[in-house]
Order: sequence, then structure tokens, then C-alpha cells
Amino acid sequence: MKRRKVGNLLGLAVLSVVIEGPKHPYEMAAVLKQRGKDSDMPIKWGSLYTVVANLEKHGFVEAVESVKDGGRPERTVYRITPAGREEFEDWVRELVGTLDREPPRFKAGLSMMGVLGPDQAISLLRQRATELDERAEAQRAGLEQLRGVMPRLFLVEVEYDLAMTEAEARWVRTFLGELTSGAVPGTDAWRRWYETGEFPDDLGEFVEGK
Amino acid sequence: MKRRKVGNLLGLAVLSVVIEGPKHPYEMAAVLKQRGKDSDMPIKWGSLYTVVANLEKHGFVEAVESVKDGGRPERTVYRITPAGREEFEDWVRELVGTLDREPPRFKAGLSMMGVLGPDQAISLLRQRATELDERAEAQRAGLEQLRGVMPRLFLVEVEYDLAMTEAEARWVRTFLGELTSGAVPGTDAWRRWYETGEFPDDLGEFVEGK
DNA sequence: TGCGTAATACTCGTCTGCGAGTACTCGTGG
DNA sequence: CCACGAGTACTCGCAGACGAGTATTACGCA
Repeated sequence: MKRRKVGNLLGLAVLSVVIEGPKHPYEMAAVLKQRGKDSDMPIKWGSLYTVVANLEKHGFVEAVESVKDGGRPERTVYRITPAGREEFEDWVRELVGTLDREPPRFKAGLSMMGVLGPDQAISLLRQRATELDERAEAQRAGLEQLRGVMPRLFLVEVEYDLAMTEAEARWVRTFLGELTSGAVPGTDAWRRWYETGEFPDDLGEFVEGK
Repeated sequence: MKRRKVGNLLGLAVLSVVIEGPKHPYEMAAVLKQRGKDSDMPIKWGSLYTVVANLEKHGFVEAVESVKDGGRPERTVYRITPAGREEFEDWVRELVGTLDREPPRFKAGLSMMGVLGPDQAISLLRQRATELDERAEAQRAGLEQLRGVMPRLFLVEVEYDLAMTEAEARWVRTFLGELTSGAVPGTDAWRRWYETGEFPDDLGEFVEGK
């Protein structure tokens, strides 16, 4: 038995809008988009209908009616069920309350940075640092602008995002500093390894530093 | 044309081991597992063979031979190609140098925390904070222990992970502090909304605080 | 010597995700 | 007044991800 009957996060988004009233899939997507949820998660049309169908299969939503409004294609309107409400809350509870091992891709990159050699690594990290700063700046601006319009409580997730961006930027900058100032032992051995392609059979080379 | 011909991160892992010498799939998995890569990414057997096949299809690896060693099932041994080497480096370059919008699930949870009401939210956040501390502690311990054995350069990704865990823990604690001390306006309106199910039609309720 | 269990090395089939199409309708500018 | 582009509302089908199964051999141990 797997964890979640419907695993796609888009399913959560669907529940979150359909909880406010019955909707047909296209409308759900429209609401999501209008609320800016699509910025972190562009709506995938293919997935939307699959996900809604799955939610229905598991009794989290049910079809209410098929409206033929004007000459438009037939629309099936769905409504959330009590089970769906339950599932939604439980899902949010899980998301907020527990850590999920979902390791960031950057971590994978770091662990394989060896192949690039120190010089390239440094320039890439510099680039990342710049991008992080830019993103943080954009987030700060967006936040500032929203602060007048939206209550603080609705901005929490943006604040979190910003905090994390800043933290990563700080870490990258710190590491970069150590790397360029020669505080990290083994950089020379690393360069040699990159240039010759031969891995030093003495691991000690990486720890002495020159 | 999509970004990456083989998109699965497992493909990167495969390249990273096959670059050290020809291997058959099962052996790749074994090496990965032995190096502890499987802790952040448990090997999915189904994916492994699909991914290797795809890598072959796109010319990143090639079959070297089919060995019949002992009575064991036939094994197909793969070797990396120059294109594969190129792809590997390029992939790592991308991972290190650029930001990928891959929004954390916790962020989704935060943005929907509303349905839970403030009290439940607070207790869940406390739980998360505890888990974060535990993880950080475990990472610190692991790091300390590895530091004697492995060169610093090979521990970078763990250091990054730790820094991020600590940063998140700090943010959660800070937010929790604000929430419980009443520094966040609108908490009462939030509770009322949760208890009655009625969303205040005056958004101002969330901003006045009481 | 025989038996159960772990390790080896995959194969198969399902289920999901999603891009690309389809078809219809409404508004508007020429 | 009608052609065309933007919006509406899906459908289809492929490709990738993955779990669960399969078959064989090696090994410990009673």
C-alpha cells in the first residue's frame, strides 16, 4: 500500500480550489493560474484531467453535473467529498509537519563537482551566487509590494522561500571564499587530477594541500 | 527538443560510476549503494534498466560485451562514450551553475496551512522544528565522523545539506516565535475562520489583529 | 549433505505524467 | 459582416518511472 492514493502535488492544488466550491477542471486551472500558483508550478493540462479522474476514482471528489452552457464543449463539474476534505487536511498536515527526503538537485551537482576541476567549479559557483542574489532581490521586491495588499499570513510561504534563498546564497559565498583563498586543502591535487585525468592513489594529497 | 535526452537523475548517477570503468547495470547499482548514494536516492530497479537503455539509445554508453560468467544470468557490460563524458560534465555544470525552480513541498504546505487553523499549525511546526534539529544533529555527527577519514572536498555536499537544514530550522523557530507571541496579526480571525468555516469577508480582519 | 536464505541479475506490465493536438466559440478590427 | 486570433474545454497516446516478480547461484550452518 503506497502512501498517498493520488501522489501528484497538482492533486493538492485541485483540492485546495475545489474546497471553495464545485468547479470544472478548466476552471480549477484558471483559478490556480489567477492566484499565481502556476509560477512555481506551471499547469500541465495533460496531468490536470488525469489527476482529477484519479481523485474521483478514490472518492475525493465527485461529478456533480455535466453542464452544457451555451454551445461550449460539455463541462463536468466536480465537488469535493468529505473524504476529500479529510485527505486535503491530512496532506497539508504531512507537508507542514514532516520532513520528506527530497534531496535538492544542487546537492547532486556538488557531490559530482569533482569532474569539473576547481577553476570551472569556482566560476559556476560564482554564477549561481549571482543568480541567487537576483532571485532574492526579486523575492524581496515582490514581498514588499504585496505587503501592503495582502495580510502577512498569506505571505508566509514567500518569506520562507526568501529565507532559504538567502541562506543558500550565504553558503555558496562562504564556500567560494574558502575555495579561492586556499583555505580548502587539496585544491592543487584536484586541479592535477582534472588536468591529467589521473586520480591520485594517495588520498592524503587531498588533505595536505600542496 | 527537450532539455536533457535522459532526464532522470539516476542517469547522472549511472554516468558517474560508469566513467570509472565499464560495468553492468547490477554492478552500477551495487557501487552506488556501497557509496551511500542510495540514502538520498534509493535505487529503483525498474528505472535502472530503463535509464541505462535510454543512455545507450542516445549514445552516452555502449554495450561492450555479454559475459557469461559461471552459470549466472547473462550480463551486459556497458562503457561510457565520449558523448557520455560530455553529457555528464555538462549535466553537472548545469546542476552546479544554475537555479532550477523545483519548489520545496514544504512551501506548498505553508501556503495551504490556512485550513488547519493556528493551533494545529503551531504544533505541526513545532514537530517539524524538532525533526529538523534531529536531522541537523545527525548530519553534524556524520560529518564529524567522516572528517577524519575523507578529505574535506568530498564532504562539501554534506556541509551544504547541513547548512540548509540549520537555516530552515532557524526560520521555522523564528516564525513559530512570532506566531505564539501574537506578533503576527490576524491569528484570531484565522482561528475564527477555522472554527466557523466562514471566511471573513473583510480581509482587514487579518491585518488589524483582533 | 541438505536446506533455507541472501545475493545476483534482470524482465514485465502497469500506472502516471504530460505534450500536442482538437474543436468549438466569442470578440473585435478592418 | 466576417476573418482571425484569443480563450475555452478537453482528448489521446506515447514514453518514462517503478514495483513486484523470476530464476539462478553461492553460502552458512545444523
